[in-house]
Amino acid sequence: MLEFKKQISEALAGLTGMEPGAVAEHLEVPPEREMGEYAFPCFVLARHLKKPPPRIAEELASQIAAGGLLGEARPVGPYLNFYVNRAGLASRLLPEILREGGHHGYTNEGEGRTAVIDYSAPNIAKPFGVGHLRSTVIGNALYRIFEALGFRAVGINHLGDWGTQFGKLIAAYRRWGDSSRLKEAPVEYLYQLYVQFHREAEEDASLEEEGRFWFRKLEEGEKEATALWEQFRELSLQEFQRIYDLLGVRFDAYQGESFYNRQLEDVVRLAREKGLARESEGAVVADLEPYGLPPCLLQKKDGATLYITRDLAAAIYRYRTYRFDRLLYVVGAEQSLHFQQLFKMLEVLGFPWADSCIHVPFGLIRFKEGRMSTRLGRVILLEEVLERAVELAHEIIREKNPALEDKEKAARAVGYGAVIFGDLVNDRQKDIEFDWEKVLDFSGETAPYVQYSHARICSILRKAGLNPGSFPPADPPPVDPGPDPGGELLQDEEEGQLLVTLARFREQLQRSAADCRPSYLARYLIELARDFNKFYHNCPVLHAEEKTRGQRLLLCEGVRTVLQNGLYLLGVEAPDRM
RNA sequence: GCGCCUGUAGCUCAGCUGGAUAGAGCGUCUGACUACGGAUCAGAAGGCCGGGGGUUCAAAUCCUCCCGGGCGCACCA
Repeated sequence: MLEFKKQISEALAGLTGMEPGAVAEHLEVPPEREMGEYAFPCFVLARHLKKPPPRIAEELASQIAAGGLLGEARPVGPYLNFYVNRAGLASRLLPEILREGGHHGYTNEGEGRTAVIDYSAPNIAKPFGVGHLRSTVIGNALYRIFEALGFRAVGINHLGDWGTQFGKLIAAYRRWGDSSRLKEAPVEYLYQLYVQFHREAEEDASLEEEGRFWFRKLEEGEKEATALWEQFRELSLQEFQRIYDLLGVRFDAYQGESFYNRQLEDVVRLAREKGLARESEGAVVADLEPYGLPPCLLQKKDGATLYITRDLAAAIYRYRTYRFDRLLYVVGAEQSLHFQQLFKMLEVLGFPWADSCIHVPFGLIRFKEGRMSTRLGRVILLEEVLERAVELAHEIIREKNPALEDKEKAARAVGYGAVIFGDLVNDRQKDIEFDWEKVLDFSGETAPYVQYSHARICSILRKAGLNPGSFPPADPPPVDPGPDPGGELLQDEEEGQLLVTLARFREQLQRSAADCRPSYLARYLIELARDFNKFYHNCPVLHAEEKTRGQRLLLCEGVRTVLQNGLYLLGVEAPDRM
């Protein structure tokens, strides 16, 4: 499709004297499919040519010759609509998909540059709630998308494993701790202690002081405090790992906040040397007033350091280590101001790569009654959500496909898929109101819809004696495209539309990366699945006349491949049966 | 108070860099050939795109003000 766009641009550029790039920028997708694949609005030329746009469209249409992917150019009012040569597109695209298989849609535009992605970052000793799902799932999708576009992706889990709350936790554990309960259900137990601490601190103000005391000990490297902290961290990590394994999420590094402890002094010193930071009320503060930002506190008056100091150290460390081309922070929108300050600090400190740092914000998951709060015990555990989704999927499978062999496996793919996809399909900037009914709704624009389409294609291919998913690039195509492949595809509108949608995969992928919005890709997959279902209902495959049958099988395999690849990039599995 | 995000059909949301009669899903109603899995498909109903002003040949989209919702704004992360 990109090739088609290029051909249009060049043809029009030759006729109008515009730059091909400028033409391409004006090209748009018409609102109705009968209006072609691309349209050029002629208003842009009206003033220059001193002619009414409809006249221009007609004149241009008469001068454009079909050829290559360029089919018809038809003037409609002030627009010049372009129709792709579907036979040409099919003969080019389908063998290409077959050849590229699992890598179809991938490009090398990243040229090996590095994209560091900071995502998930759960807090040690706190339950992994649905709130952490967003960062995890968006980050994971971006990781895969950037990798697919030829970047070297580096995933970092910036664990929340440092800060005053660990002083509180140590204090609580020393008071009330029970090692056997800790071993049984570490995070749950630590979380209970944390909630208990806050409850009792309301009555007894000395607890807060005790918490600060133990955090100071921890920062000094005191033995008992450190040993407890290490234990908490290790046990929490094990639980998180289990969830990541379920979701198929990977990281290249687990460098939490504590990782930067020894680099903080340097950061504070650097800020002072640059004249950016100064002493104020006993604390070290950088004044960002000249940039319209609130002051940035680097060190508390008791000497303890702060979140932003660690983030500064982390950014500097990451640049030294990875020489990134871009550094993405997949972190909630509520921290936008924090990142504005962080990036401005980096800039003023003289790091030229400061503008390669990008905050990728997303909205909150909240209850109808208000936001989730770990401290108040208002959370929904991600594991519970996943379990219930899988259980529901299992039920549906038992009902609809009782003969299926490994139901558990398919149920996991569908259940996890529904949860992950449900998070990715809408614009990440928007808040999400948590609702069990919505999470457990598998109808409509959901992963199961896309997965079901995939499974049905697999079913068709199996019945044709073909083996879905096992067409490695080296293998010859299972169906010979013939001298005029796709010729028959012009017969039915549903085939043509499916083909055109199939061809748009790569540009949707690129758009997702450019905007860091996996939702574009998710929406595209819904559209492709929808087009497939229309095709499926109107165009018999197995019972078609021989030549048509071959071409339709080829089209099916193409759609199947793109559905699978697209789902993979979102972190969702594509089962063969469900 | 200031800043960022957000407001589209009863509900949940799309709408690509401004462009042709604003599109889906859910829900509601009506249909689908003893053909490839009906977790599907076709059709109907449903909209001053929060409101006013402005820019433009053209605004859901850009600017501005107002209203509603969310989130932030120095010793939490």
